[in-house]
Parts: sequence; structure tokens; C-alpha cells
Amino acid sequence: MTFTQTNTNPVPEYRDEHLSIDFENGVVKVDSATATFTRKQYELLRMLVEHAGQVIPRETLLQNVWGYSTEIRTRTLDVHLSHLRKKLAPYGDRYIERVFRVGCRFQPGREVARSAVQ
Amino acid sequence: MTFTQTNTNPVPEYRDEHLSIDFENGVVKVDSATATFTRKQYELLRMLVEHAGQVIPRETLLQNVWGYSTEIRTRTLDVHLSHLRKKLAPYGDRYIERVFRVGCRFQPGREVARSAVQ
DNA sequence: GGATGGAGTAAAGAAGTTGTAAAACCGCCG
DNA sequence: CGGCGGTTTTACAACTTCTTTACTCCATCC
Repeated sequence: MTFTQTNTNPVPEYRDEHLSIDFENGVVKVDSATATFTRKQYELLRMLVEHAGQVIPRETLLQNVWGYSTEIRTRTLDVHLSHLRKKLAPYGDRYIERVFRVGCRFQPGREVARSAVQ
Repeated sequence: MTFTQTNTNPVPEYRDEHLSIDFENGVVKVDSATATFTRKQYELLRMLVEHAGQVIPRETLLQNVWGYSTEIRTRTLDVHLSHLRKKLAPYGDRYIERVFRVGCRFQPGREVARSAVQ
């Protein structure tokens, strides 16, 4: 069920000059080195990337990735975001932007020529 | 959706720098030393290799190799994977990747130049 | 500036999953 | 029957993931 499609923008992949994500096979690469993510981390990342450029409220993330109601107060999301940033090093902070008291936003990098695909 | 496209087609053989499998005759070689597999082991290996690069859920493997319904809880698959890894030594862990709580994936090695042969 | 609450993150704990050796099982054949 | 190879189960150790905790630092507001 991890790999079933539930979201709004089912693009099969994301790619910029540093980061590439193959949503079909669940393969993420940072500067062409494969990075591995746990399920929750991956879900979170996908959620963010599929809404690239948009601010996503914490509540929305908690609901969509965790299924939590909006009442629950937990630090889990923060911890996961932290892990995500770390695994996207050294670009973590650049990609995952904090929006104070609201949530966060995936800030996409420069698009890359698709012809260069190996 | 895991089984959409890419490698789903039965090729008559697999070959990379360490491992070669002749599906026609059921001959497997690791670093040019012949390795023998039992029937189930071989079926499992073929299943994995034919879907190289794709994550295959445990359920799917159990259904396709064992004919089990998706309800059954058994460790047989794990034991077989273990045997497979051992027989693919020292590359077992490299080839057969675990995807936590989902299943596993055959991670193909570098392709070997076939052009020189033909 | 100081207070207040939000966010980053290391570390610890809990729960569940997987690796694997060894034992049990099972069908086959001499 | 008894051994044999293949397969499955069992049992336990090791490992993963997820969550909570605890502290620190940061943003905002007065």
C-alpha cells in the first residue's frame, strides 16, 4: 500500500540538478548517490514534492501521512522533517523550508534537461 | 502498480559482472563458478531477477512462488531469501535488498558489454 | 530586552520485522 | 524401513522504524 497512488499530482518522477526521485520504484538520489528512506520519511517527502512550491500546513501533513486528526499535538512530524533534511544533505535546508507557525514547503531546484538522463 | 512496466518481461538470460543466469537451461554462475539451487530457490531468484529494480511485496512472492493466499503468516520466504543470499555470496546482500515491511528488490549489477560477444 | 511559545535534533525507549541456525517435517527411492 | 534432500517451522538475536522526551535555539510580540 506504500506505493499506491493517493495524491493530487501523480507525476512519475521529480528531477532537478541535485535531487531525483523515481516515484515508480521509490528510488531517491542526491547528487546521483542513492539515499534510502523509511516509509514514513518517503511518504512525507513525496507529499512535499508533489506539492512543490506550496505551503503545506502541519495539520495537513499529519492527516495525510499519519492519519492523525487535527487535534493531536506531537513532535513526530518535526523529527521526521529533521531526518529528511539530514538525508537530503547538504541541500536539506534549501529544499525543505519552514513556514513559521504554519508548516513547510518544498522549494524545488532548477529543472534539469531531461536529455541528460543516463 | 509495482508491476506496471520496466522489467516485467522474461528475458532468456541475466548477466552482469558477477552473476549470470541462463534461464533457458537453469544455470546460474557467480563469478563464473556454477551455483546450484533447489527448485523453490530458483523460482524465487527468477522472480526477483525478472523484476530487477522493482520492489516486490512479500505477498506477491508468496503467491507466485508458493501459491499461498495473502493471509498466511510464515517465515519460509525469509529463510529462502537467506539461502539465496548465501549462495550468491559474497554479493548476496548487494543483490537482494530488503524493503522494510514490504518485501524485497533485486538490485542488478553493472551490465556487461554484450556487444563484443556478438 | 525579556517573555512566550514554536521548531531543530540527539538520544532513549517501545514495538515490530528480519536474519538465520537448527530442528522438525515430508515425500521419494533403494 | 531408513536414509536423503528439500522445505517449513521454531526460536532467538539483531536490527529498523517510529515515537517520545528533553533540551536548545529561534521568532515574534510587548
